[in-house]
Amino acid sequence: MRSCLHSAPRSRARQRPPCETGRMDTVSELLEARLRAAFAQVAPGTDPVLRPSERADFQANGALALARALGRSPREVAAQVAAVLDLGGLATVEVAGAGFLNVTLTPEFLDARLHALLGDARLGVSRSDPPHRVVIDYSAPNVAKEMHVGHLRSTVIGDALAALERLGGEEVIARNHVGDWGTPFGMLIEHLVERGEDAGAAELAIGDLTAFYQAARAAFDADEGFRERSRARVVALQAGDPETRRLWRRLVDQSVAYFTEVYRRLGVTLSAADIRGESSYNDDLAGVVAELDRQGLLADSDGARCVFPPGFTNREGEPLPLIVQKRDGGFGYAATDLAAVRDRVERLGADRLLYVVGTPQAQHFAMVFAVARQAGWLPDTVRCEHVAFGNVLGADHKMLKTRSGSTVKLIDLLDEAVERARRALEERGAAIDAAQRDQLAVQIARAAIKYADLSTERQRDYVFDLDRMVAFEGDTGPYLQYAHTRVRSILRRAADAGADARPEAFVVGEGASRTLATSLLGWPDAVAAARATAQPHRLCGYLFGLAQDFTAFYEACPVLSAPPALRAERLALCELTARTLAQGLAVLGIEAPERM
RNA sequence: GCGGCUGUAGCUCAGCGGAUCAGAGCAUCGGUCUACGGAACCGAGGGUCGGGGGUUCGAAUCCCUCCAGCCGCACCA
Repeated sequence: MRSCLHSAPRSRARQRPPCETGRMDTVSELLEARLRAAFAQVAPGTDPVLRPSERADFQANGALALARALGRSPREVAAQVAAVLDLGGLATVEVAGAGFLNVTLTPEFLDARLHALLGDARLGVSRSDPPHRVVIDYSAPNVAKEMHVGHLRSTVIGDALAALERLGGEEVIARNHVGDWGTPFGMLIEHLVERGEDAGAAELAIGDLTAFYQAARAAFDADEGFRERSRARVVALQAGDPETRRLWRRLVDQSVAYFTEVYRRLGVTLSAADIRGESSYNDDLAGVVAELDRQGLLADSDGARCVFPPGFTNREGEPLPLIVQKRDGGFGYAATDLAAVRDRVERLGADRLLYVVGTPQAQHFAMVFAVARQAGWLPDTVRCEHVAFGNVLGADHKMLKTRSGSTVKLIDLLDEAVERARRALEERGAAIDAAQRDQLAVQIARAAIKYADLSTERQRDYVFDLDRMVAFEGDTGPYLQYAHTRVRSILRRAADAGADARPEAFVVGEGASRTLATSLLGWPDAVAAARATAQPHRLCGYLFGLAQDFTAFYEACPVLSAPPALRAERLALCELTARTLAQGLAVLGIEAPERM
């Protein structure tokens, strides 16, 4: 992930590689602080409402709202703010329109900032100091069940958020809350025994999980004897019977091996070490219930032990329970989730918890969080968020299914994308050998699938369309990869020619160069926005815009044929573009190949 | 019934604390071009922002209401 950051060509020995600088405020942070101070002189506490602008680099709209509060004309207020505003040479300002402050960065500031970015491996993205400990719960497949499109979003979004937080200097702990416990395991273990242990395990190893699970289910539904044995197995499993536990462990291990393979193919950082299945909280469940009881939060309802957090009601308008212990004495998943909260806060010392789980579970998590707060397991100092996401839909706008109506295997989706990418590469007749082409096809396929998933606002459902995702044109992952290779191509040629890529000063003037330059300055702001809202699509939007700004620059500003001074400046802009694209794609979990 | 999410151009989607917000990509049509990688670029047409009401000088954005779709609502996770 990080290798591409350091591959910028350096034509002279005196040029140092970029190093990690300390704190660097983003451009909008710098401007906002100055504007806030000026607004405060008119009315303390006023939000400058700083936004990107099409008429300038930024605009501050704060005077409009303030004018109404003061009963004065917006232009007058804006003028007053402008009069006391000290931008310290960062930018110039002018009052425009109804009372907007149009902010234009000065050439001197652009020059200084671009030089700073060139020398900063982090491209201006600041590092949290001291770091927070962020626990991100994502992926969460089920043992002995296929990973399907439903797991795609959690896995891809979670992995991107993990990378994003790490980029921001946070200490990230990934937690894969695998479904490895519960009543279905009686049935699954019995089926494993019936199939013959080795044969059954082999079936799981090759990834035919659906067949295994469905066969177990069929036997359970059809055979009373099997049902009885399955129930007995559940009891034996929970009681810790060694042979039953051994069989269970075998199921789990086979599945984990399979998940690991899927993650590898997807190019996801999650590993077996991140797995904390539901079973890993078994020993804490009784304590969760006992503590809730001790605090007087527990109520008995139809034999189940529940907490009724305030503000939740069922369809009859009655208080809605969070069931922590079932009537039969078994623990519900709420108990597991509560135990996990305690583990993450008390043992791991988390400052922030993220749950990347589908939006249907919104109420469940709202209740779990509420109860955890009530019980004191989730102090106010710990942020806790359900990072919800919508469904993956088929072309018919219904939940994505295969033609036969079954769920779509994640691995089949990936295979299909790889095949399409390979065909596309063959059609282009790219001058690469078969092995390179296969590797590229995998990289392009990952880019296509991940970018399509990450580039829409995550709460929405999105329509899965491989043709559009794998396309090289438009707002797609492969397009961004392509844009990156074009920049890299220029940089390679420049390096071969020994061209200087360090301008004395940037004099970007107006037009495509300046647009690209200001776009490059905006990367840290894009990162900050994505982090604040846990919305990777903001990164996608930024990167696509940057790629477009680069192609406009590419058309308008010849690089290699420019006179040396100008060429150095343009090469530097190319270098920053390449590094920003590579860093951005890396956060999204997308590789940025050198050629394609 | 209660709650949540969603509704923006033919299609897929952005639009972040109200103005300088009617946008992008694809598709369609029309251009550019002996090319630092054409897998490109430029331009055009195309939308009463689901309907209605309210607040405001001003609403895709805030409030109310209605409609449509999806989802959740007691021992599966």
